[in-house]
Amino acid sequence: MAITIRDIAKKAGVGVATVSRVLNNKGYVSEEIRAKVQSIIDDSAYIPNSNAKSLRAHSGRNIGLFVKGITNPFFNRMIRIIEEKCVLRGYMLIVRNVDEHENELEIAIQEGRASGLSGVILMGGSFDYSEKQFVRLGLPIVLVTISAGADVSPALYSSVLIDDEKEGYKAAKYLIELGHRKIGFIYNPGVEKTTTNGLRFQGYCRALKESGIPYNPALVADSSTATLYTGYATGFNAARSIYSRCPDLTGIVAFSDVLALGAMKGLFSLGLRIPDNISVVGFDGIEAGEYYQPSLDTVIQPAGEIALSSIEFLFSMILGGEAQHLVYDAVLARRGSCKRIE
Amino acid sequence: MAITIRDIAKKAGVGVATVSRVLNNKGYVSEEIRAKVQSIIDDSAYIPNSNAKSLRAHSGRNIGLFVKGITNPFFNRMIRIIEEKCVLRGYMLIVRNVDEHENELEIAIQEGRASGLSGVILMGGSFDYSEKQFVRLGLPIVLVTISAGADVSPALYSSVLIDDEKEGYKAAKYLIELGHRKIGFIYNPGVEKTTTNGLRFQGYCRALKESGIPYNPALVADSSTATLYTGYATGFNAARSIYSRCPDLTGIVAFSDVLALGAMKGLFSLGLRIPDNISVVGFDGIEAGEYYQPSLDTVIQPAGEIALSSIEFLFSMILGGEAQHLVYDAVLARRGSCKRIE
DNA sequence: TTGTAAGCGTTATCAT
DNA sequence: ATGATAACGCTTACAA
Repeated sequence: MAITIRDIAKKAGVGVATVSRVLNNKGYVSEEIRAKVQSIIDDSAYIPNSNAKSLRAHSGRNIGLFVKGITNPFFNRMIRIIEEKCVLRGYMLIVRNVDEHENELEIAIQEGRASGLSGVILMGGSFDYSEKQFVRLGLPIVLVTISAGADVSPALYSSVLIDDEKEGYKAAKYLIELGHRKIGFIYNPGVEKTTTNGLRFQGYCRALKESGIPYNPALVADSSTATLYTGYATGFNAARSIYSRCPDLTGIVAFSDVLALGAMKGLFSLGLRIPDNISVVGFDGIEAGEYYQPSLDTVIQPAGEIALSSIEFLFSMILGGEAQHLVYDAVLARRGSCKRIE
Repeated sequence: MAITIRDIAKKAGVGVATVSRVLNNKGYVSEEIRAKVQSIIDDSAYIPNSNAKSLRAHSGRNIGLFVKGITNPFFNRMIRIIEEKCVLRGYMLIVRNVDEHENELEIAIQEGRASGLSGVILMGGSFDYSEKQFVRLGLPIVLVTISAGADVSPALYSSVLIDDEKEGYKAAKYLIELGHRKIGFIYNPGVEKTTTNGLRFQGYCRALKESGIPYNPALVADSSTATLYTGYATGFNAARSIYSRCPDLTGIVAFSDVLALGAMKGLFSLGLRIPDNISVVGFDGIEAGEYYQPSLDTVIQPAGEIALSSIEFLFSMILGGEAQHLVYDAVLARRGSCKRIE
């Protein structure tokens, strides 16, 4: 059995309340006794039981992070930052992966209540949560890289994200301005409407339209190439499949850097050169893209800022603050995977 | 205030013990009462307070995973698997990143005691833990990709890893057999002795020695290129620095795939071609290496198996089983980043 | 088969 | 300034 506050009290010849006061620097304790108790605490390797604390305080110090696709390197950097901030504030971060077909908010509701989380962060996923769900959750929550539907009161949740439609437009526009007309798009079809995925695709469509380029479905990844996990392999297969349909395409926009890198490898496997034969632009700004050969042109999301704002918003809500919403701008980095054509 | 077991008992007109029995399917409860209580539980949206449970049980259903370098993509796949298995068994996985200069076991001891973990997994880190520390931890623990010193009783911890010295040897030997003699080594110097890092380096040295190749420190990454986090940039800088010292080198062994990819980019930046001018072999087997151009030759660790064995060993210990130890074999994959030379 | 009551380790209230 | 003591919500002897 671990050593308790009562053991300390006994050793010090004082009451438990006094020890508690020393521990928490609360209330009156004579300097003499404080020193004595403290020294006993120190060399007793006493560690307060956080369960008892939480029981007493009616709240734990756990934060649940529900990630749709935890292996996504873009999420990873953010998770690391969030975790660090949690530790700094004495909270534990419980990270939980959510499978593609699972509803992240439902899972958060279940686990949140069961394990006494004091706050929830949802990273990735869809945009279609209902107001009822937030009420049912009854916990401070921050949506990261996503948002809730327009019909949900913004007071019920905080959110930090980029404008996916706008940035998708930016990526496609970039290629168009470089003179490209036959531009492919690789993403995860099937979950079009209410995801980051679908919004960026809409941006791509708008850019085409605006430039008078007709939409050609053969240039877009079809569901036959889509798997549940949109990893390198998805990009690889999608690029090969699009190229086989449209060998005259000159550029590809990918929904994520991982997809873009997979696509580049797919193009290489076909004997093509980048950017000489085909230009590729990605999304996110992961390190692997920077170190690829050629370095990947990409729409960089400010991952660090997004992560910091998210955890800040959450703590603010935990302390009783209002919900907050923030939309960051993404930046297009030109590094070598795209080329101007005539 | 949330609804408690006492509220349920009152509503059902029974004692709290009966409700508890229904909740946990333990002890005798008449079918009649069970049904009644259950229905009340159901439409009361009652959720047991996990803190009270844990306090009572002297340990929660939490497992602590302490990762030295959580952004390492190789670790990531394993974390995902471990997390999934935890959820399946009704445990929560608390993932905690450990900074380079922190002692992972010490942190585990602190947090473990404080928050009533029921088991601990250490991923990455060093090999020099003392028997005292394990005793102090007093919790089931599994070391993943690492081990404890030879002076620590194997009964105190489980471990799952590969033979790093042997596999380091394998990587270097591979290049030697391809005819290379001037072979660089990129790793994280400074933490040589008791880490995965150092062991692979020893394997490299043994391979050289065995083939009568003199050890040349100019071919090895020096500490000036090392940063705390051994990411892409470290590999990038190390490769450039080694090349500037020894432009006649023909091969490089990197301690990890991330380092290897960074190194390749560094070589590309110098106008070199891979594998035509220089061969590169990595370590781990991450996806990014497979999709790099050229695909990275690497010593693949069986990440899935390692993860599964780890969590299995931990649960076995939690249930009172003995400590177990397992050393997996790694496999060298030849994919295109190495070339035979005369 | 069921209910009462004693803890689990804290903190906070109240006397002293 | 300090020390009993009563919660917090749960499980589990033990009694009925």
